[in-house]
Amino acid sequence: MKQEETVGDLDQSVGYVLKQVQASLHAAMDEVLRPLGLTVAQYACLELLGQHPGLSNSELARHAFVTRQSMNVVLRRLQERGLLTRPAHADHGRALPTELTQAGQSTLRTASVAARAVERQIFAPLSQERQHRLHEDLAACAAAAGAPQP
Amino acid sequence: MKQEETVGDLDQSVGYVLKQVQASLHAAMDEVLRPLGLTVAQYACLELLGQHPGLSNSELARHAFVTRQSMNVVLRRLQERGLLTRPAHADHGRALPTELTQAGQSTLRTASVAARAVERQIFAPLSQERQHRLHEDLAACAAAAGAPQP
DNA sequence: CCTCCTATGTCAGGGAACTGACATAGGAGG
DNA sequence: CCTCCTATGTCAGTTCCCTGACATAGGAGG
Repeated sequence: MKQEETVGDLDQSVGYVLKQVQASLHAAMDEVLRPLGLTVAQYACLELLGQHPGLSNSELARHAFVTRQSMNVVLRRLQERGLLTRPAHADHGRALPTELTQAGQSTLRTASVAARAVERQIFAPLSQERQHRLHEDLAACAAAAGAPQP
Repeated sequence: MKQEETVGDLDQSVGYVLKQVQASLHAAMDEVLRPLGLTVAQYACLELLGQHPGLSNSELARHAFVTRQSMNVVLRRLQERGLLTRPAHADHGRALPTELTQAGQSTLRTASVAARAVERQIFAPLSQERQHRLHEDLAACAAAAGAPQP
């Protein structure tokens, strides 16, 4: 079973190594979040709410790159656990502004520490300067892919 | 509904923008592959077999970042469609070496052209030099994440 | 005022991935 | 030779996410 079999042509694809790093990151995040009783999607939801309180279900879904139906079940589970609150009905429109409870903020703090440690470790092979460049390059691609219509 | 709300702190996370680009790439790939009757996972399987004929189910699963159970159903569907062949039982060991049929190679060529066009477009905002740097940096992270045990 | 049009929340169903478990083939070590 | 140990293929069950559909709230335009 050769492991060092002169890395195939697929490793020459930027998209392939991108997927590879993303898979590693997701697996490592899942490993540290599972003991806390959180999935990666649930953590993403908490982190978004911690930094942008009052986001609605649909807005959270867009920022987490899932459908609003999927985010809906995430929100309901977190609400059952008392980590966040949603008004029963909106005052203006249909959007229900969501906010973290005290327990939610506490859980978020613990999870955020673990998650950021994982991220730091994944990108450790790169110097601070290279990490910054990587961030810039990825952000440029994301911005272009997000609005190619105009 | 402010869209330009001074981009939150999460956009400062490398892992977040990484996920963002990966989601965009996956969505764009799915869009061009679906008319060909292929999912992204099925295309990845064909591409791997095109570049490394004779890979087994487990080896394909590792290179595609899924479990062997998931890859198993992918292989079975592709085999039903006559795009690849697997011996009924292995001569040596239990690994079943898989290979593409003529139809499989033909389908792969069409899909590969579309997929590489998508990838080229996603990373178009970056110069050739920056794309090369991006590839190097991601590969370094992937290599470090793949073997952190020693 | 009335009519589209979009956005949002929600329900129902299906697909794709994962975890857990089992049996088997080959090699390593005593 | 016999005993672990690992790797592989496969079956069963569960969980997560997606697509499709519906009802509703607010705004745009005639």
